[in-house]
Amino acid sequence: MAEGRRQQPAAEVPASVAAMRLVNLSLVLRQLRVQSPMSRVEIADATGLHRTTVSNLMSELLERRLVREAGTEHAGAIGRPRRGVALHGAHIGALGLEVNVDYIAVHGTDLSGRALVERRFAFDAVGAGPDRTLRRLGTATTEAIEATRRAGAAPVGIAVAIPGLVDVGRGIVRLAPNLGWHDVPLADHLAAAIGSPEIRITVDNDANLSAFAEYLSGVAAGTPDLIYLTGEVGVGGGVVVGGMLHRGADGFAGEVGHLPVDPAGGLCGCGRRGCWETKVGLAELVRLAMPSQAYGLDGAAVPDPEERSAQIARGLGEGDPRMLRATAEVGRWLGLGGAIMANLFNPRVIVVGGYFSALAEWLLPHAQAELERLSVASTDGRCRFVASTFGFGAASRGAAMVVIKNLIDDPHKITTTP
Amino acid sequence: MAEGRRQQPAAEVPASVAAMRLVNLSLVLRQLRVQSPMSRVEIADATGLHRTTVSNLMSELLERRLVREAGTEHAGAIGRPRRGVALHGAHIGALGLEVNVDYIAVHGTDLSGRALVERRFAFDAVGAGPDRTLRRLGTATTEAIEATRRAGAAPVGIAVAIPGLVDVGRGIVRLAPNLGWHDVPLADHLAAAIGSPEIRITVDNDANLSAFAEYLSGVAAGTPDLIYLTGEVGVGGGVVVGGMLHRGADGFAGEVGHLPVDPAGGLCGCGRRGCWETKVGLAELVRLAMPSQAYGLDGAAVPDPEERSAQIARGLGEGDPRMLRATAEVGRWLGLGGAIMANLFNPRVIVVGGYFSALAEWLLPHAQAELERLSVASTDGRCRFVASTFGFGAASRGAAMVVIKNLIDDPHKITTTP
DNA sequence: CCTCTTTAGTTGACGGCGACTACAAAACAG
DNA sequence: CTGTTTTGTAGTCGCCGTCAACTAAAGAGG
Repeated sequence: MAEGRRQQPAAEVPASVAAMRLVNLSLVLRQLRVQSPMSRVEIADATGLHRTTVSNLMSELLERRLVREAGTEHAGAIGRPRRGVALHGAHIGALGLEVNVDYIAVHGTDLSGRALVERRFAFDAVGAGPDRTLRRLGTATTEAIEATRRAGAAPVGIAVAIPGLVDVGRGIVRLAPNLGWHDVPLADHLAAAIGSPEIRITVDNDANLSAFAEYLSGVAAGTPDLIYLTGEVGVGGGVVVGGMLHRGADGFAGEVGHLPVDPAGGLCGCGRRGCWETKVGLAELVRLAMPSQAYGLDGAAVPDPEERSAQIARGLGEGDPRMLRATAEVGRWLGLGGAIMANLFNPRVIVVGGYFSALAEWLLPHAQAELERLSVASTDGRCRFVASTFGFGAASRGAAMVVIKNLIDDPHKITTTP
Repeated sequence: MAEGRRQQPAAEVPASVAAMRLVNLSLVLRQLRVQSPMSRVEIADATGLHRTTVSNLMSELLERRLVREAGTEHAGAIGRPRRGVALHGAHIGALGLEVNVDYIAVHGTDLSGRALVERRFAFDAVGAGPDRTLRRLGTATTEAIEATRRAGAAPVGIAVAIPGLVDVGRGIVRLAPNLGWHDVPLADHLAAAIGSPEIRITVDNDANLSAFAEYLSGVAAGTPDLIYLTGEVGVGGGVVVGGMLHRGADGFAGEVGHLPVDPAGGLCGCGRRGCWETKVGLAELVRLAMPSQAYGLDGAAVPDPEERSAQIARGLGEGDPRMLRATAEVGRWLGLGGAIMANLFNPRVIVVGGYFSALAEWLLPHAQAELERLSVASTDGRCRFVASTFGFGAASRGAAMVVIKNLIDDPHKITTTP
């Protein structure tokens, strides 16, 4: 009678026998990403495929080493014991990079998500400028590729997280105010630097990639409708809708930093008034929480977000009343912005990262209260604020995950059979 | 190298041979909805299917009367002339209903979108209450079913548009403040009233359905990322993302009426402060545009939106300065709300309906200017405000279209072969 | 008028895929 | 040791899209 909301997405691509095979291979791999190890019968039950089909697919996946036998695990029940299989792909590498204001982060994994490389370089991207930053990124990437290869995995994809507007299709950073970048063809530069044309390079917004990381394996794992908010130097947002990243018509969706939330508010660095960033940015919290001499009189940007938020957390732990008032104020504005997003997107959770998660204990209660007061649907608290457990640097992790996700969604791309 | 943004949606459903057939049938039907008539070869080129496959599929579609031969059209070129086929399905009916504050609208079509029934009853839904309204809706639906059958089409689906929060999965109206409804199981009631269990009943938000109508055949036809805003008694929003309706985790997405846009603003009927509705609702425009005695001192709701906006349009046409100031003010707030949505969703267009479209000439220039001032991405005016051409009553039309869309997306559901 | 060329659409053989049935494998219960 | 139960695998079948060959229907050119 009534229609369910989970509509089969109408493909714009013709279905062929080969595509059918790919869809089912992908289905099995995705199931194994959710749960490993599983037996063939369990996979058949979970996916709706026939037992024989799973067996058939599995033999191909085993041969291509995307999956490995994971021992006979006897469930104590009667009957033949089930032989588990698990996601493997130890010979396939994925690299996630993040360029941010004062660091470059690298996260490399194999297909199963096992970490192979993990690094973080302090780097003043603003002072260095785009060219030197790109060169540094190039050497960092080359080193990471080498390290991944030494670990036995051939990198097949790289994703780069950037705090700004990205033309994902062309791999161009359109505008990254905090980096001072404008129309930087990052994908092309990086491709030239590493000189391995078989490695696919993706560029995306850092909050988008973090959002996807939360969806795939964070605190909100499996929640198909979620929003991720990052509080670093700027405030960014990533939106996952129905299990897919929502990028919008130009890939600029989720630009929460300059949402106009207070027409009577103060001036923002962008020239507008009452941007959300002026209410919930770390600079504003510091301004509210600390005596003016404590944060430097030179008017420079907030130095290191991670250190700064740790400093504030210490003060809050000691019960500093000024800091408590400040976090309450910022928390309320966080909730107001969250309410706008909840009314528009109706997500199940809003995951906060960066400094928001570092101070979650003090910010989120106020934010949650304000969210519930101002959102239409949350009569029974359907949408919750949750702190990310990935902390700073979720973006590079998310970037690597997105590479793997792209491979698993289209196993045809996995051509490396060394 | 760089990834395109159009990612193949990873199906959660196994692909079988039968499903493959359905996907391709649907693909052909959707192509014919975009353009009719077309020859088989043209369809093959447009869809990427092989000529022989199209031929094969077409013979099934012709046999099931979902498609008809549309004459030999000779393009003047050399070679055998192409035989056009067009979407048909004249024996398949779809009904779209809309229940609003002061009317019930009915729109019935066949599969090709040809209008078979079109009616609009004045009806005071608020005064009548849910029970009497449901009875009236039941008789109106039964009459529409009869009329559709007389026109030679068997109705296979009904969609009902409601100005409020709808549990689409269960067909329950959770909350419709302007109707005074709360937890009304509309689908069940309607199913009982019409007594035809083979007719599928869907209930959805009016703005959602209008948004889809705009996507399928309105001013923004084919634009996969758009937002629809309706200015009736309340202000509603519908969001189309990547060609799919975005409903959110609970189906409550796009609730724009009570977006908090001005913390220092006036009291809203919902008890909160500075809701967007208090800035761009018709009531606010009337308050700003007309001397107080002109709109009744009894404090009752604005009588008929359509008539009221026509009245204001006359005054604006005569150059009434007070009205011009009022529309400029409301237009700016419309633009501010649009900027919030543009920053979050990054749509290509924002289609405005209801009274917004009736006064578009005066509202939209101010709204567009404010949108561009406040949105991050629109450095070169990527997102535009556009007035709907469907006017009041787009929702019932959109409802019928959604029924057809569901059939075309899953031709398996079309079982009527009388 | 006839033949050649060009394009549209159909027919029949072919290969690939998932589904189904039957069967082998590997455990436990008694 | 035998029956039972569950797991996993061959073999067969039916369906689908693809491909090559073919027919259909027009104009071009002599």
